Amino acid sequence: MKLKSQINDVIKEAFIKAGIEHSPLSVTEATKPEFGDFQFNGAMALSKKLSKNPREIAQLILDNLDLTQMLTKAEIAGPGFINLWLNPLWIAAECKESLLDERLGVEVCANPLKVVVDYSGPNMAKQMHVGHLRSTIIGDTLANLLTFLGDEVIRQNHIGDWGTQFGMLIAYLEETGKDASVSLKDLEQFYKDAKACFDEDVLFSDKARAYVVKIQSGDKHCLQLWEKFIDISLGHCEEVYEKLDVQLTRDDVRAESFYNDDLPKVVEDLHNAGKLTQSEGAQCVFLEDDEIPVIVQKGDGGYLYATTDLAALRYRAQVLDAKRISYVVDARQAGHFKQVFKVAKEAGFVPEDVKLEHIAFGTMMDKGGKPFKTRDGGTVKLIDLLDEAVVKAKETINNKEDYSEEAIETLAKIIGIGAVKYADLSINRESNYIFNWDKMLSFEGNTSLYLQYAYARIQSIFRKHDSEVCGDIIIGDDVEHRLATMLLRFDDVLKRAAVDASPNQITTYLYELGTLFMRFYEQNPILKIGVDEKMKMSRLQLADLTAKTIKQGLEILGIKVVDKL
RNA sequence: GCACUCUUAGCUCAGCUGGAUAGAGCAUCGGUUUGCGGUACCGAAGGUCACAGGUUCGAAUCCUGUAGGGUGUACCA
Repeated sequence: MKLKSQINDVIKEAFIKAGIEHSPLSVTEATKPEFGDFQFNGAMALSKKLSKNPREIAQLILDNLDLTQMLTKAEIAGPGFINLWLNPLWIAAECKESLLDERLGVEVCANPLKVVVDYSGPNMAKQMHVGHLRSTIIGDTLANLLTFLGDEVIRQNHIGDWGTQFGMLIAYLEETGKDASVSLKDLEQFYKDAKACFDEDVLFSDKARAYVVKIQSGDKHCLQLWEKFIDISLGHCEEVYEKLDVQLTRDDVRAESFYNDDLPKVVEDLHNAGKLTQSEGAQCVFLEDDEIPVIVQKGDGGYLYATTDLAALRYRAQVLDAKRISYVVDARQAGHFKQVFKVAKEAGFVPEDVKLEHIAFGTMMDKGGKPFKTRDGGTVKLIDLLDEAVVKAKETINNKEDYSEEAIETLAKIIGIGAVKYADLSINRESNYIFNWDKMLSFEGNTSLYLQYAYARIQSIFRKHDSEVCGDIIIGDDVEHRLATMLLRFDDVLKRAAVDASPNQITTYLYELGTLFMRFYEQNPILKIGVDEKMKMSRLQLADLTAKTIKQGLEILGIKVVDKL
């Protein structure tokens, strides 16, 4: 059920009949209800090419337009717009079909791709903080979305498990002589203590540096400690993923260290490809129009994150055989990715036909528009933020006496975590966004709670009406017409959101659907006495399809619904 | 300095490949009598789309410049 492309096909047919040898522009949703359901603006664009008056062209298209099936009416307006009305009978039949379909009429994409989605990527030396939130949930949404649309998605969690700070941590672990699992209970504190030692105690800092060398040279004892450390730290991350209801698992982890053995090879291959230049002691790749080189090997022989990223790119393109590789990473890394992608392609690490993209996102700000910090200026731990969300969500639950303690906890998790995720996903990912508890936990406006409420309201209808629902869907009035058309747009919206990697296109759609349903529900009674049986059945089905669409949409965003709020 | 990016209603944000009178939500004001979940719905008011040029039949959207904010800028990731 690709609504737009089906309408485009009808237009295309008219073009052929009319003998216009250009391919038509895509139709767009009408900007206003008076202008129909969709509009075709291509007549104006053709005016020059055909050297004809746009209205004449529009008339020519209109004369050849099939108005017997999907479309029922078309009008020329203004300078040459063609406004299109969908046939209510056709809409009704399509909705019925969607309702009977498990995928709600969303077709699996025609050319599925193997896609790597790289997201979350926490550093193992510290606990996850709010800075990891956006990557984690935007990435997860993208992965869910592409999976739903039929792509073969490979999630990759490129965790930071290598580098000088680990020498420090392991030295401290050894120094304190504590059991690792106990010492690491509060990773943040552990890191701070180790850092303090490192900064103050010369003996300790020397020891830490010695440990770095030891780990890198494969010292068994040190490696064991390191592994233990990573294991526990990763356990912390998994706790967060669990709370966040994100799909990442250990199988998705490809740590930085995974590429260690390949790093010398990367440098060697760049050298063989004639890309390497030594500059100020470092091995660099100079890109033509970029003054700053990509450094792949330091003067002391060490490798850098660009080297690891190149190794990872090659692995993903050649071993995993991905055709689209998406990095969900902070916008501040834009320059880095632009360069690394270019090097990877020029050096032949990644074939030309592989799409490399940096899914950039903006920074999370506090109410005052400043980067999100604790009162004393520290970073906010992600786990604390999520716990706070659950606490705040409890306050929104009415009639608590109706629920058990456990039920309230479950409900609060669904509401609170959903609110945090939805607030983030509903803004254009590239802009910075202001984090606001009150706004995100409100029932009003474009929030998860509004949609969850709409869903619960519909479920309540079906609790009251638990007998069979059958018969046709009938489009009885303008609101039903608009609601049904909106339901049929689901496929288009998801496909578009997948191409642009923009979750907010989904939230915008769901919110519009939600408000449209609320309006429909206000003015068109369903279970009230006196409603014609056929209309009742039809409206029940529209409500059902709305609920299912909201549920599916939120599921892609990683947000749950409940039958009762 | 250079590069990238942003500036839309009092506030928070939409605005897809340029298309009709720029849309929501919050806040403000005013409505909805027997309510299928009113944590809802309807309506009003509120914008020289930062500014100045340009391209176009048509620009919030594309190009150039100006102002203001943000970010990045060679051996951290």
